[in-house]
Amino acid sequence: MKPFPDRYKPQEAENQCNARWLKDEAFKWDPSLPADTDYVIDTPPPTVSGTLHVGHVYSYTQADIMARYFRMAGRNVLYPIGWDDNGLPTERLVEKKKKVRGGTMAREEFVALCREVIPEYEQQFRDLFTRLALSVDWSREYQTISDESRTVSQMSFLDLYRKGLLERRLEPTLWDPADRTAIAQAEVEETEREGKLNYVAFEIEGGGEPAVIATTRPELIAACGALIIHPEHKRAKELIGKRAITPLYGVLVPIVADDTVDPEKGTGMVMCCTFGDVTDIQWYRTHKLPLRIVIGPDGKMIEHLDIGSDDWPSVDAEGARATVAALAGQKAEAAKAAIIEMLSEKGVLLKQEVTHQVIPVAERSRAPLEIIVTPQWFIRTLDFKDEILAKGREIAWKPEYMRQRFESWVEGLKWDWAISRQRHFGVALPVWYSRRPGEEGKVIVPDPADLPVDPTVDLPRGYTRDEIEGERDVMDTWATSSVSPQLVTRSINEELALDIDVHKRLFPMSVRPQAHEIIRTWAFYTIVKALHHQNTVPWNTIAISGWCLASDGSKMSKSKGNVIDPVKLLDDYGADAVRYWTGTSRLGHDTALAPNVLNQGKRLVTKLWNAVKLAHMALEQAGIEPVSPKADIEAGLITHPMDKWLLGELSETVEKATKAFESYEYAQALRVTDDFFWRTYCDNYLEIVKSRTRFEGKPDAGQLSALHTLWHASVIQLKLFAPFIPYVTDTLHDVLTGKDDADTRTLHARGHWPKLDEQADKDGFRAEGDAFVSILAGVRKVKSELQVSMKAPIQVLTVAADADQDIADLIGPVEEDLKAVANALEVRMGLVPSGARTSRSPDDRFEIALEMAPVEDGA
RNA sequence: GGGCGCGUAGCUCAGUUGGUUAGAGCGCUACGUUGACAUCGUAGAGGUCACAAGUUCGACUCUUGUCGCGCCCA
Repeated sequence: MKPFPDRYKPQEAENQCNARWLKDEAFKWDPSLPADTDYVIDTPPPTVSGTLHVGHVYSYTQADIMARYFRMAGRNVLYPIGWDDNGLPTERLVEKKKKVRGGTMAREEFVALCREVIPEYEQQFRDLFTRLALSVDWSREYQTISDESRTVSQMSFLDLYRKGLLERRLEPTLWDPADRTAIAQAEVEETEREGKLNYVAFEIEGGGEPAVIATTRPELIAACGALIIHPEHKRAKELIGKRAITPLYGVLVPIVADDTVDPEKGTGMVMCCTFGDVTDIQWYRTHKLPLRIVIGPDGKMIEHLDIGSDDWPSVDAEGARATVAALAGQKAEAAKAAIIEMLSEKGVLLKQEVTHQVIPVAERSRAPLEIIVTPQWFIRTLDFKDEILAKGREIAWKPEYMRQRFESWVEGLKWDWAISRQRHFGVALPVWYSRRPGEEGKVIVPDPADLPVDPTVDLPRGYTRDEIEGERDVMDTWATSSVSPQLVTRSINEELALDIDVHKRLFPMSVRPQAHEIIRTWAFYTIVKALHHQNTVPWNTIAISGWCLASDGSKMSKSKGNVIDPVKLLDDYGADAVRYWTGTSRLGHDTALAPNVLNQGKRLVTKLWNAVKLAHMALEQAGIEPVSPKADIEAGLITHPMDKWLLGELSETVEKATKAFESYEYAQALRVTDDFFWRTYCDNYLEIVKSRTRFEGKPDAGQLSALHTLWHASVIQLKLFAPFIPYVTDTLHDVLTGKDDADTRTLHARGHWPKLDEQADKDGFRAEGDAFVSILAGVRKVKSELQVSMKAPIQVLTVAADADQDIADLIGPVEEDLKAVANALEVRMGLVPSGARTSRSPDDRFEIALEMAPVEDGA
């Protein structure tokens, strides 16, 4: 046992503990242990985008609480960490930091800037996570852009390509005109706004009443390939088969029937453009309509359209040319305004209606999306919805209802997963296109042994530089982070592996902790990859954490100015208190940042410090060698009823906490532990035991029993609290178990969780203990009513109860303790004397009567 | 429009399979302690458990509907 330090200094403790944990290699996965003890966590590699937010603290700490529990419970925990340091979010950070535009720079130059900027931000994450006490295995730290990660990511590409699950297709694609890249459905966000529904008249070839369509995107009239009408529309019979003439362009377009048109909306007749939305693509395909591209990759109206040519005939080529010229180079919004004016002048804009519009925008740039036709690489998902859903059902979701989010996302999929990006900084798509005569355009992939490759620099085997063109697009960062488990095992499957034995052992993993806003991205993509690579789930369990909200329950956002800096939070409350707060909220539940809960955490740290200090004061007086509650009871060292009662209650707490942890209900584990500590241990047991902690020389049997109990109660409670408040618990554990200057093994080491079969009998002295605590509460109540000190001496304490209770049996053996803690000279059982001040015990089983000792005149 | 979650004390949240007078912490009031306690304890005030109907001997808990908040999907 070490001397008890004067005060708890959180900052100092945090540094000391972190040093000890590193030195002990306490959090290293041990490959020499049997595989069935493995507990492997698939950690989210945080995106290096510059911001550290409380959400990181919240979500990662919840994962760590579970990691620490499972490790202490004896599992061989592998808890890796990495940084997702490429892709659009990282590019944005670099652009902002360096005040450049990646799109206008040479790739090499821009990538060099990225590599310069990133380390500083990764260090911020490292510092934050260290301070938070995340018990990760730092020896396995990775970056998603490292050579090894690129190798694994490209292996993943090769596997899918070979299986025909990944292919390059020229087709309509979701396009972000601001960042000028294809994006995936998961990166689409829908925003709502007021818009105008424009009623536009199209002349009918050969005359007759014009067809009126309603559209929110008149700037796409040039892209119109047909008018679509519901077969039951009142004008259907009359119009189907005829051709309409697009206003301003004079292009003849067929009028076709399709029952997917909503007859209730607008005029029940619409124009199909290439492309305004997903339905346009569907009509374009079903009715084999011409492809007419009018908006370029920059989101602007294309300057030269071939209207009037044989492929794109017009009855008014001159008018068409004038319209095209008038709109050329304008952004979609400006073009819309311009064309509305032109339609109006021509008298074909019949009316405008204010309408509520849902506009798809790019998640990152907030730019309204376009659908344009470009060659992109797609991973096939639409054909595999059922398989993906089935895999989702093989995984245990915590909480279960989060599975619903996953399922509705999968059911709503409309696009295959586009993984290619027209950007600079990402893992290269490992392909070349042949220029060899006879095989022009043929896709060439590298030999796995050559990975990682950069096709803009490297050559495929057997080809010269002139014979190939290297792919310049890069992969979306999700294409790489979706193999986060495989980045750790460094393998995809039997054929593509850097370490197949480790892969076989660790994959699928035990658990994926993550927040709910990335179910449709990270969880979904990881499940798709595991399905396609090995027809398996990536993990057996997925634990979804909620969001951290501002203290008023609203979402934290920069625009509201209610964002809390996590570092400041740690400075203000200390890491343990912050972790305590995160530990009080359940998985899946959003939680408001609550100062009173943070303060509660601070109070717990102080109280725990003092409670152990009290035990320490007693324990340092006599050397004892405790084994376990059960063993020491059996050995006759722990004999006192109240000690056995306390250890019995503790035993029950251990059982409840363990059970809660096993089902990922860590908040409940914290609650029962907290409750035991404050109520049972501090408020009652410590008061009761105090009289047996003061002795001179050798302790007697009762004192020896108290010492052993104090030891076990202290150490076991430190262990129960350890996953939540690792610093103060490890510091106190070191004081109790350490020897002078020698370092001790950390409390958080594998296997340190209290074992159920080493605990005391839960019901040993429950009745006696409960009665005692109840009577003591009654005594306090009477003294409180008398407005005297709890220490005020009592002449006679009388306990009365209903006839069917044998008070003597209950409190006889602990009468001395009762006298000591109540400061009573005498305890009687039976009838309450008249005139005494009385009160019922809280459980209403006893009547407590006090006759106070005469007050001594202190003067 | 479909789905999920939430709505319990002024605040942040518990409430196990339906079972007496619904709990904790913070905050508030009073008192007492301050030789483990930059504290702590005791007592008190404070709740139509969102609302309505139903099932039941009995509903915070189960069913249906309504309202409000948040989110997911379309």
